[in-house]
Amino acid sequence: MSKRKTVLADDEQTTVVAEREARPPVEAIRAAAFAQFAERGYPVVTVRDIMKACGLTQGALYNHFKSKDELLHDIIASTQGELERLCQQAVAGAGGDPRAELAAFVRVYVMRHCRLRIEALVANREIGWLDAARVADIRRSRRAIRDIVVTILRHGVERGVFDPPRVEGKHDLKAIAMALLDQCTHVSMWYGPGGDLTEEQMAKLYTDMALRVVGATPQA
Amino acid sequence: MSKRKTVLADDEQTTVVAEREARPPVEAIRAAAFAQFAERGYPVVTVRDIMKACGLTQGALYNHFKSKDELLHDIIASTQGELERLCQQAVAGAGGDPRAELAAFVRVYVMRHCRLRIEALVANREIGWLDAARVADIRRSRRAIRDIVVTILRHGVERGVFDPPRVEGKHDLKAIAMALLDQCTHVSMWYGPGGDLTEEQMAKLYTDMALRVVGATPQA
DNA sequence: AAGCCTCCTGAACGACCGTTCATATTGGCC
DNA sequence: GGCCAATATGAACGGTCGTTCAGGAGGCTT
Repeated sequence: MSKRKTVLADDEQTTVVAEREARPPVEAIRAAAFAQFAERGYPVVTVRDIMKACGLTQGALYNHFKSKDELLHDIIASTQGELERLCQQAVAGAGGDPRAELAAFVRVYVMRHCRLRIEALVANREIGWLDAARVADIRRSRRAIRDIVVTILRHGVERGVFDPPRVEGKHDLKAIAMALLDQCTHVSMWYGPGGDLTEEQMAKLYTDMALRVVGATPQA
Repeated sequence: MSKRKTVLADDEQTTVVAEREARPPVEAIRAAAFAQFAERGYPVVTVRDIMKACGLTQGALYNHFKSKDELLHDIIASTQGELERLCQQAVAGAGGDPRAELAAFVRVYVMRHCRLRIEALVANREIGWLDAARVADIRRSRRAIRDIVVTILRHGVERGVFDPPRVEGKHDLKAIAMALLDQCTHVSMWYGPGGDLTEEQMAKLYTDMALRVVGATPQA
């Protein structure tokens, strides 16, 4: 079995430096593991790979983590938790107008997925390797974020400032929320140094598109 | 290392039957491999797993495929090729109006990603395990599909029937095409038996959203 | 019946896996 | 200096991996 496969496009490898860091080893391990998972995917990255990348040997991992599994969960959970917090905060600071709330949400969400695109990519792609208990934790957080969007949409419809597309005369706000989130999440799959737009411009573009999708009336 | 992890949600396992099929062994192997890759992911599915699932032993694989790698490529390439063909055909049959073309494209694309969601999911998720030459082949096909969308958008703008959002006064049709495709592609990640909408309704909803995003004027 | 071709078996190969553990090394504190 | 706790080492363990290959089974042609 060849080991040299890559999961990112050729021009976007993260750099794996084999240097001994000044920071505490736990963080060096986290960082090295993250970089390797991003490049090659959890199941084919070995404990030996990770530890070599931060200048240690296999055994030392188990002074800091119970298992390779816990290490992955540690990485994903911190990314996901931070994302959920940012989203709540963005909506809370928007002053109650659904149009402003949606705009703030999309802006924060897209900017984060551009800036920390590798983190987002790992969190989305490697989640399946976690054991059942840990994966449930992450999925709860994702549902929470989706429900933030659904709530914004419902308020907007109730107040008459949104008019999203209907199927059979009725709204399916959950499906629309998923569509918006899918769109925004997956900028992390292709946004990068090669592109033409800055993070700000991406956020603006995606906000415009989202407001169009939900049929927002111009803001007062 | 535990092997029992799953990559799909709990209620959507594909069934792995351990029966000897009447069809030729090549196809039985393809089908078994596909089912296992979908459930558990390429790197953790072993050649022994695949062959046991169709009532054979490990060694027999190599009478039909050069390697496990070739087997995966075989599966992904056929899905991807078919998708590209369907997209071209849908656009060609739309009569030249960009609004009809976009609607036909989204409709076909979404319906296929709902109906053959597992196939799409495997093609999207496992592509990274292919070696460089094979992955390039698949990526070419994806770019071709993206370019179909870009072309539709450009025609629509030129004829004045589309008015997509601008950044700094200019269109970035590639980014918009990617956003639309991401949205449509990833219905395969969550659409399923649990949902409220039929494939037809999903296609309609996504078509509406796409036309809104590009700012389509009502059709004559 | 004999030869041949196709396909399958299952042992074997060499490599690598996650994890453990006895042993060594380190750096702070008395 | 001596001591202790924290941390690193690297051999070793029991497995599993993809792949190879000598041999066998079954059917077709001659």
